[in-house]
Amino acid sequence: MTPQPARRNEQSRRAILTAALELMTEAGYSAVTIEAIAARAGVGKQTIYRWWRGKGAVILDALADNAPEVLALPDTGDLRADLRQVLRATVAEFADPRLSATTRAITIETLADDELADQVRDRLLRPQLNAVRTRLEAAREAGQVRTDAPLDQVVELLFGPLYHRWLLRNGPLTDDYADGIVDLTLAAITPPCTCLGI
Amino acid sequence: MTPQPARRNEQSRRAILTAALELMTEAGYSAVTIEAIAARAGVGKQTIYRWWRGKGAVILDALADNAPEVLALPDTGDLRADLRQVLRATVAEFADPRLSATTRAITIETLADDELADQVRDRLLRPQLNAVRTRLEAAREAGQVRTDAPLDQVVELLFGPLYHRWLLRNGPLTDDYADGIVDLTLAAITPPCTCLGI
DNA sequence: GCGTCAAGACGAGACGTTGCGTCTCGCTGT
DNA sequence: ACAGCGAGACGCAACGTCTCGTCTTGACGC
Repeated sequence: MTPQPARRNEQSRRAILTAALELMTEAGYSAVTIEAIAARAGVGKQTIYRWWRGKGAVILDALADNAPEVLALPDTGDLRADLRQVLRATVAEFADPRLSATTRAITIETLADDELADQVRDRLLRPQLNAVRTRLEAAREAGQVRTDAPLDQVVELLFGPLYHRWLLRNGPLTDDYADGIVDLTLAAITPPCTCLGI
Repeated sequence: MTPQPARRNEQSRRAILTAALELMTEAGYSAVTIEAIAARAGVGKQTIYRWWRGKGAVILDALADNAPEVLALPDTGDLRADLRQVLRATVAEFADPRLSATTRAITIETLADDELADQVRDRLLRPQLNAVRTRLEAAREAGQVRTDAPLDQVVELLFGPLYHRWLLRNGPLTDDYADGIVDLTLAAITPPCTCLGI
């Protein structure tokens, strides 16, 4: 009844994930169908349905499998520079049609499937957000960030506007914009002027 | 060839938009299909395809048609209180399964259709964002906001994190969270301490 | 004014296409 | 032998196009 992972064909698994990624970048999200994946991977449809819940789960695995994963941000000591680099990289990802297509695809699946959304959050997004959070904690240790700043919210203050603008096309998504968001965020979390200690 | 709007049947138009909204709130986004809309509205499918490009366009018109539209925020003089009210209202909208379903539906369509995304932005989102921007301008006049703050970015600093958390389910979406975002944003845009003038 | 008439929008639904998810084949590898 | 495998048939649902026959409407002639 339930499949036994021990007998799973690794070649088929990899062929499926590769086919899904290729279809997404070559022909766009609408071309990513179970039947197309199966055909390109040279695989029966049942083999896909045996191991995944549906298209969204395949896409998620395909992305998670090929994610190199930077687990830690660079820490040059200059918080502003480090954050700019991260946000500019995110902007570049949204600007690149190829990378943007994958983000778009997984976002669509996320909106339509709660269970999948949880996995996307835990496996793809949390690691990235946590890396930024860790960098912010280091900055707080260094006295560059006010101690009462809610760092989880600060992280979302950085990424939220980027996602918002990408989603809504509410203006150009440029390096300047990323820098502006970093500047605003830093203004929100730098220790208050003591009016005495200068 | 191209339909003549003068001869358009207003009753059918309204029946279609009403049916689309009802299906969305009663049975969820997956139940909103052209065929279902046509059946409930007592209308031929061709009548829909004659006037709309597809499901997304119908949903957009349905939402825009029934949008009450608050064109201006309250201005109590207390910027923090006014912003909190707006963001809390947005949080409530995301929390309500009924309202959230419509937002979710139009967002999915937006992700898959660039042309539609532009219309959603102009007809549904820009008015709301501009209302907040106008309130911020008034606050700037009153000296409550630093004059060099890029207000468009500030607006996205407010809404971006909310959309981000809703989209990614990256934590609870509560009034407290909305208040926290307002506090952070205000910290970013309040005039700098002059270290002299207190 | 008023009849009439053609253009075109309308409700209804048939049609071919596509993708879904399930199923049933032998075949293969362990 | 037993599962997983490739292949693909199957029924289902929705798509988008099309073709009916009916009804509405605006333009023209009287």
